[in-house]
Amino acid sequence: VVTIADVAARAGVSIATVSRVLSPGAAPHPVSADTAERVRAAARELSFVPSAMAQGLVVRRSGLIGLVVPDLLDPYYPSIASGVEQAARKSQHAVLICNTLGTESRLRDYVRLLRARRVEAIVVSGGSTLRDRQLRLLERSDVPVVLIGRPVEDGGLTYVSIDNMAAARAATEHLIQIGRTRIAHLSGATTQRTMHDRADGFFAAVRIPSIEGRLEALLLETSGAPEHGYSVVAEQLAKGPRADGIFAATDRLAIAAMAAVHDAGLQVPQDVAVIGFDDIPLAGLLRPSLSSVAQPAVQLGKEAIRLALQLAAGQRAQSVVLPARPIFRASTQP
Amino acid sequence: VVTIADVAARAGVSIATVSRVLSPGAAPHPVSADTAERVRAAARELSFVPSAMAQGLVVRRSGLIGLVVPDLLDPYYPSIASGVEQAARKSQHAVLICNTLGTESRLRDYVRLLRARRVEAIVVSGGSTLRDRQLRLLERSDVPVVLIGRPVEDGGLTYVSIDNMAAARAATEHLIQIGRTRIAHLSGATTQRTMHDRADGFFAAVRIPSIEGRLEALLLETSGAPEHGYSVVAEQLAKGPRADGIFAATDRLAIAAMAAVHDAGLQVPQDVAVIGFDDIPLAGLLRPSLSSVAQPAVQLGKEAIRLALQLAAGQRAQSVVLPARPIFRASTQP
DNA sequence: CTGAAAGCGCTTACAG
DNA sequence: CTGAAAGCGCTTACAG
Repeated sequence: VVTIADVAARAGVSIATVSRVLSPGAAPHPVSADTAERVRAAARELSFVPSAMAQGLVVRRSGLIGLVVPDLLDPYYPSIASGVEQAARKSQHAVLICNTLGTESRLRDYVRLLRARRVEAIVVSGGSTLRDRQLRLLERSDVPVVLIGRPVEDGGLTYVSIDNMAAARAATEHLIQIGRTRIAHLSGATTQRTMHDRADGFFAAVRIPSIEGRLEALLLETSGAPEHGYSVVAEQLAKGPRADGIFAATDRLAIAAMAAVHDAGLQVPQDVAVIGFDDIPLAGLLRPSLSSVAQPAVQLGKEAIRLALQLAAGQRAQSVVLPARPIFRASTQP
Repeated sequence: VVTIADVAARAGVSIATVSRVLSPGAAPHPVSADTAERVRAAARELSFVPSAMAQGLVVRRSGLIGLVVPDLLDPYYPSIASGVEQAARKSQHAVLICNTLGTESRLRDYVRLLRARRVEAIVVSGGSTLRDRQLRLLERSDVPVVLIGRPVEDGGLTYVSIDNMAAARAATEHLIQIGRTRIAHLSGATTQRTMHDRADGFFAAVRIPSIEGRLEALLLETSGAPEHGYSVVAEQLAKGPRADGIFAATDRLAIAAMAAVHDAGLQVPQDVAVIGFDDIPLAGLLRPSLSSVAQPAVQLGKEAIRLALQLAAGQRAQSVVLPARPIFRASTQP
């Protein structure tokens, strides 16, 4: 491939001058207008692009950010990834994608890879799924880490998260408002703080004194897998007294719940109203269309990158909690 | 951060020896057992990981692969990305993710970025959505390119694809087999070869002589956007004679079609059977569960990486066409 | 405004 | 088996 020396030769200048024209860092060095033009012409003719590896080596910044996700196939993570990618691109960073499938060994391998690449920061989506050992793995990496989603024990790690409890509470209150009196929360694994917080929000909503006694609340805990959600809901509906409203901790669980309701010969929302969480892109297309809590995925990504770059610059960074907004659709129509 | 010199000092050897122990390339250099052990111990104690940038610079291989996708929010692409990531990891490559949102300017920026990073190859998912200018942009990049999905004019570019025509034909034949006689194809933008091939497969199926005359076929063309699919289907159902079977070119369109059927007061599959394409992870969870053509996403990713590395090694690579398998669920139950 | 030179952190002939 | 040295492709004080 073509190097800076080729461009320099063609333009009849030194490589230093080429560098100054083509990569004027923070404090640009003066170069005469026509020299600059000659250099640019030569670069264009040779279709030269400076090597990011060589640049990174000398300026000691890789321009790279690692993005760790537990599972690309879960429709929630691509939304986050999309936000992170957008924000990273704006700050001139490239994103290395790391799919851990939730396993510690892959996380370990990827942390090593990201360290080797000298990434400026690691953004970990699905932060709340991390267990202690995994968090320590990240902390020990000596690379700035920003979590998206707050873990149970954040141990000082910076995170960006939504207010899961408030959002879950709002979703549940909506079920109450439309007159549901036997409300179930179909939770994910409550070992994850995200799921735990959503469950907390659920309980906060159902414990409003003014309605106490007229309301029954039940917790249906699952692993988070839709198949599990399906069977748990099917069982609840079979043995009665039936729930008439379900707040599911994720849209995948909500869709599983709708399937179980359907298969029990019941209807959403007439017999059982359902509201989910995440507002995946397909939510509005389902029938009945699925009410859900929308996460500001792009905003989360932006904030994560902002904090990551602060940390990378050696500054302190303050964790951020963003609001989430419930969207009401047909699945909770009164 | 810690460098090879730190490790060398600690182990009491030269940096050459450290390199030989820690990064034994293809032809490992002999090192005495206890020297090697001392080096490894020092590296462990200092938690040293060699800089991929420095290594890449001297060996002239970045170990990087660029993955270009048009839209992470479309549930089809994360499946592909997942396959590519898996395969890349196995071959010791890291993946840079590039979300173009279908725009040429972002594609251009990303091609430049990937060239600067000296990626060994670029894998372009959604290859069939590319227009001529975009293809030439990729060709001119001078970096090996493998497309996932075949463009209209492949101009010699290597691609991996499924046999869209055969798969579409099988899906359509299934509708015929279950007794549907007014069958519509809800297509995406047929300027994309993928969509064009699926439409061809549809027509091939409905033109079987033995059933000709007893079968009506209609093409409902859309932009590929679910909203558009919804309105096109709604219109078809409203003005009659109604289709009783729909083969949608993507699952998103199929879901939109199911919504339109539902909103017209009709039922899937009794009034209108629906089969989609892609078999997104949620297909089986819908009610009715959605029949669909499953793509071997992981396999596609693997093949793409295999071909990409062949090209990167200066060898020729043969484009690959893999079979796709229809999965029949409740939405086409007889 | 321009260039020569040092140096970023590694690998790998070359010599011993 | 080990090390000194050149060199990968850049940036940036330093000198002019």
